[in-house]
Amino acid sequence: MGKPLQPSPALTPNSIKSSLEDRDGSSSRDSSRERERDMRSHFMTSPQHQMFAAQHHLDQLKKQQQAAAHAQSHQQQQQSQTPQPPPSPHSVVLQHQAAAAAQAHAQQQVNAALRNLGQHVAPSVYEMAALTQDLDTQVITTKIKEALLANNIGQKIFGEAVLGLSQGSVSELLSKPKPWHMLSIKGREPFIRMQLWLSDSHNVERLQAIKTERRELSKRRRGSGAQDNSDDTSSNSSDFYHSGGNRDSSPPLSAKKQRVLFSEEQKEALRLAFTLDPYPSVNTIEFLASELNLASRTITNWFHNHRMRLKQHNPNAANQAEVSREQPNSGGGFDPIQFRLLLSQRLAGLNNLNIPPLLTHPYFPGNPEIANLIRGFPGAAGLRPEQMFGLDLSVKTTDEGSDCGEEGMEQDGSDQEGEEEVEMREMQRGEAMESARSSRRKPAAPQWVNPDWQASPANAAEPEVIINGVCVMQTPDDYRSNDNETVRVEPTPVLDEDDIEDDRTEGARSPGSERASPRIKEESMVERMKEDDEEQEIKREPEY
DNA sequence: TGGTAGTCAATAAA
DNA sequence: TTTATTGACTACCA
Repeated sequence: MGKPLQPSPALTPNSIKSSLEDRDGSSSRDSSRERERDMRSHFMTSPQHQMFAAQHHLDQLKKQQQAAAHAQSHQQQQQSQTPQPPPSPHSVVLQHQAAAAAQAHAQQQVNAALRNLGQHVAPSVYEMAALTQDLDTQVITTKIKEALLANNIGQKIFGEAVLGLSQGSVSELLSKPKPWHMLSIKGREPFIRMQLWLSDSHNVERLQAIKTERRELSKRRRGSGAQDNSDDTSSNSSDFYHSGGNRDSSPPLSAKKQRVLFSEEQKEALRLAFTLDPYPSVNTIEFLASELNLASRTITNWFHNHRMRLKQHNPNAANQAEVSREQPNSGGGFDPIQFRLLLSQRLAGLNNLNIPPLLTHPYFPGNPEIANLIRGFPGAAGLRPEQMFGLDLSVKTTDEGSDCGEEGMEQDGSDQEGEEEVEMREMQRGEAMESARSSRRKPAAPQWVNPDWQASPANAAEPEVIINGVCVMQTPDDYRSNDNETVRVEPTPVLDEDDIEDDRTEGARSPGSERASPRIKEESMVERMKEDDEEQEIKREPEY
């Protein structure tokens, strides 16, 4: 068009970077980029993509023309406004040099723009990710896994060479691919790269070559007595498909804080806290941090990660977290006292304390929801208030008794099913805000947090059995076989006179309806605990 | 400030 | 040795 073209505004930093790298004239880079471009073209053969690309190309051309015209007029305007100093012999030379430099720069711009135009015919991965309306991530990852397995290629080498990602990220992408519509453009890029790789007829050969190269390099290093890192991501030649793959800008390893290893008790506490409030306030985070002897930042990270991973596993459950966020009191919010009590039950369960079940907790005579919740934990009964407070959760168990505890909770015959399956079903019912792998125990809180969840049509279709006050999803066969052994126990709170009086004044309430948010006054509760402890007045319900 | 999304990398498990 | 898990982190957004 005879005018210097401005770089496309739609270009990503990566594509700009690739243009700059092209200018360096690196032959290996050029050849690999050509290969990638070929694959992109191949990928873009579908009518849908071609249509998008053509439209996009037209748009970009228009924008570039406008930008070029604007830049030229702006330059002329500046020249006319700038006062020109009288020329000197020296300045004339400088002017010539500047003119030559400007001309070279302009030529470079043209070249870059032409290259950019070429890239619009075969768009960047970013653009492809942005323009592709739908892609079956499950199918892609299945194909990738098959290809890697068949050719004995590891996730590590595939991730580094093809996707520009670490092994852990590749593992997550391949084993738990998110649906396309749930991915951001950035998140879609790896799948585009996978698709490109699949459409490359020499994909496996190239990776095998990289593998061989790495192996030889490793041997050489070992032979020379150098430390074998075996993690030679610095080998640029390995970075076949990933133009933006160098991570020079990443912070040094020392900058990353060493990860904390949570004890089972700490995990249990965090899970419990999450069921009570998936979006804890700053106060709650600080409370948990001091309670668990962890940094606030660590608590925050855990909640972030847990929300994200729960969402990844089961969007429905994550939606319920959102609901409880919008209605903080519907799920009971976070009450430190309640948390401590419930946690003591859970820990008792973890430690497999063989204490007879108490079906109505004496410390919560006026609170059927909490009493109901506590029933879920066999170790609840018999614990004195002093046993429930001051828990040292920072101490990790040495006998791995927690695992035994978790196993011990699994008495409902659900071993016959896959653990994962059972848990996914739990979460689908919306009764669990727990992570898919974290707990085999039925999370108790959602039973009363939001009774509507149980009443949903999807849930109503599923048979359920009450064990220790905890709803346990079972198959119809399980249900039949256990029917005779299981007694459904309805919550029957023990009311003292005050409570009865309160109930009279407030009117009758159905459990778990308006009273879905029990807020317990600490002082009165402790007093009540003492009284009840002294009186040892335990009202027992039918045992089973 | 605090949320999400994506990722790294240490560690555990297979 | 490879793969899965998960705490920590960055980037970006409202």
